[in-house]
Amino acid sequence: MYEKLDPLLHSQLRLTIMAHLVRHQEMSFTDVKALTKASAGNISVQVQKLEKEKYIEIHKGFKGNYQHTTLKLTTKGLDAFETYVQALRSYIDPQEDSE
Amino acid sequence: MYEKLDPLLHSQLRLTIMAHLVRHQEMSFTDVKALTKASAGNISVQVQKLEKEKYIEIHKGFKGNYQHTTLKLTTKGLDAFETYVQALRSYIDPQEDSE
DNA sequence: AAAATTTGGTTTATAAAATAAACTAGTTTA
DNA sequence: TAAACTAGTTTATTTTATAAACCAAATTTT
Repeated sequence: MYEKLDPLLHSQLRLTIMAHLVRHQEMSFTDVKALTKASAGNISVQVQKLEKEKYIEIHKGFKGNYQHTTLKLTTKGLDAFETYVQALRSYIDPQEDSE
Repeated sequence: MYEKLDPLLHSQLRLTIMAHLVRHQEMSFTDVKALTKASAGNISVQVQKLEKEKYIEIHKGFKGNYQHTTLKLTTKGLDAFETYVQALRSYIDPQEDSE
């Protein structure tokens, strides 16, 4: 009961990024900005945290002449997300309180 | 999509307290300590935050000779919890991505 | 073609939050 | 009666989130 919540995922902005990646495989830095309305600085910091733990990969490339950064979910990231979701259910799903 | 998460509930310790109150109506400060293993100081601060927003009521009384503090969920707290759960589902429930 | 603006970010500073250490107040036990 | 324990609160510290300031290159304006 009340399983521990991965602190890396238990954050509004990082969770939004991860949830979106789980559904869409991939998204750009610019997509995150448009989706979340967060500041670029904040996004930069948060995706670096996700990358440091290898929850995502950050690919820096170009789209036309402009730089274009793409985020991709890793297997580890997907696993962590699923574990997090299961943990969350221990808080929010109605239970029969067996114990 | 990706509804805002109430910051007062999006915290491991406060969420544990609230989830437990939703299921059990009432719990003591001591119960929270036993359940969460958090420090008394941390618990004290967090329940005061919940009380300030009227998500819970804090009743100070005695159990025998010892002081005994009891926490009770308010209607506002229950509403907030349910709203939070709905918001969370926008992140974690599989979607058909209509849009 | 130089200056201003825009795109696409990072780094650094600040604000807010979580957490624990130190403290208060009373009780029980030795 | 002094040490240890119950039950917390207040204050200080650490961590985290966020934004402001900055950097670099591309584009537009004059």
